[in-house]
Amino acid sequence: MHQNAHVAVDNCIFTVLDHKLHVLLIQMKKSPFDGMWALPGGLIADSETLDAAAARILDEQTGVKHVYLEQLYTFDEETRDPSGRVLSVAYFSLVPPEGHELRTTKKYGAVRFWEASEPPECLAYDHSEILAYALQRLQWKVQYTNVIWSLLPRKFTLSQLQNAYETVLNRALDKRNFRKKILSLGLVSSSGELSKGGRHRPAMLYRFKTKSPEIVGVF
Amino acid sequence: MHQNAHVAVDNCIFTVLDHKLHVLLIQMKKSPFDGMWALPGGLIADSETLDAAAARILDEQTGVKHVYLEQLYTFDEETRDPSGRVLSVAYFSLVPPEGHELRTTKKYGAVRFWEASEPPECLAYDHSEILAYALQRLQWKVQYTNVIWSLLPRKFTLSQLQNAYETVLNRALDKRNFRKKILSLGLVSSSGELSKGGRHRPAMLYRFKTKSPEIVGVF
DNA sequence: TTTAAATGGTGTATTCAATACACTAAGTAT
DNA sequence: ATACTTAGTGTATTGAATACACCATTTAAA
Repeated sequence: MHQNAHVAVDNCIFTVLDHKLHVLLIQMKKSPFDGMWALPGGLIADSETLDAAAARILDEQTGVKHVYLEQLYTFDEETRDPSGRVLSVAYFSLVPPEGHELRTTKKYGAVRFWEASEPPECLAYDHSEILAYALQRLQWKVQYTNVIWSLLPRKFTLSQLQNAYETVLNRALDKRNFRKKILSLGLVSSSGELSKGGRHRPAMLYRFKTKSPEIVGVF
Repeated sequence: MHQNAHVAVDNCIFTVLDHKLHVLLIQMKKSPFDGMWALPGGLIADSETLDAAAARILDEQTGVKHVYLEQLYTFDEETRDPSGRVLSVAYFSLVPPEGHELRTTKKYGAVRFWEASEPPECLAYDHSEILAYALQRLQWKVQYTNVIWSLLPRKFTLSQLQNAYETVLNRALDKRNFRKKILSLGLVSSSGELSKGGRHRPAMLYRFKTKSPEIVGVF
């Protein structure tokens, strides 16, 4: 009775690349999962909150930092870790596709974004299950809150925003209705600047008015 | 590094009594919380899943059993438990107001439902915070899913159903619009029986067609 | 310099859902 | 019989979601 348990955190980090949803994975080296891919995660340290552990471990293992991590669910399948009983507190986050210097440590073989719809067949531990859960939550969050902002750079075009929504929701949206809706919600404001560099007409750049989490029915 | 942590579960059990939302609390006996009220909860046992621990502890401490417990959030404030570092995995559930035999053990002073809007000023541990979080989730769940069924007996009148919604959402609903909406959602079906015992016209008794969790925009 | 290719940007008509609102019906208790 | 209590019903209005097609502005290539 009342034995201590080990506690780990595991991070599901999503982004949108090339009109497809991606998730950040690292490749394991040590047995029994050598060669397999996994969510970035690890054991918490003494006197470290779960939130802090998630941020520290994410940075250590992938180089991704300064992201808004949200607690997702605590997984405790007896058999989820072959080394004994380890609870996993899962976190998830959305990040912009640019602006990270992905790197990992000697303990891991590689780090990269994988298409979320076609991840490696079998992830280490119970990470396939955690990922499936996170994908559900993500869809929900995007529909009912303003989290989408965290997938985009600070200034973005309405087309980029629509692309982010379409990718996460996995369906096409009507351009005129989309713009009407987004503008009427009042979450974004025009920055006055135009995009440049594309071989096409420049687009107005917008900003999010607020980046704090809010409940708003979007789609 | 990598110290073990103690893991507890705490249950937020809600019901609707007398047109008011209530939460189930137990009274502590032992120091430093003697006399204070708390959510039913305790440490998990060896080789026991979190879900199983939540159900076992709820039954042991309150006599409430056979309820659908849903994991809510994992709390880990360093200072939440004066006896050391204890993670708390919070669960929540909705139960019908009737059909329980509330009882507790020698370890606790009493068990009863408290009005959720006026609980004891200060609950043991960080339970006030957990309760506040659970109330938010409850409001959300009721609006976007069909969980409301778990607040009601197997057969119920549309007025009872409306009362449950009004109580949890804390606002009045129009009777005709309510009935139109509920019937058009197709979640309930008439049982053919009429209520009896009231000193007024009997009402049709309805049943939920399904009691499995579903996402449906309700209000 | 003309043309093709790419994305940016705009308005209206229709459909459906949400809301506001008041009376009659059928029991029970006196 | 009558008063009391809750059950049960329909319509008109408003606002939101949807469906739908063309011209504008830039870059690159001929």
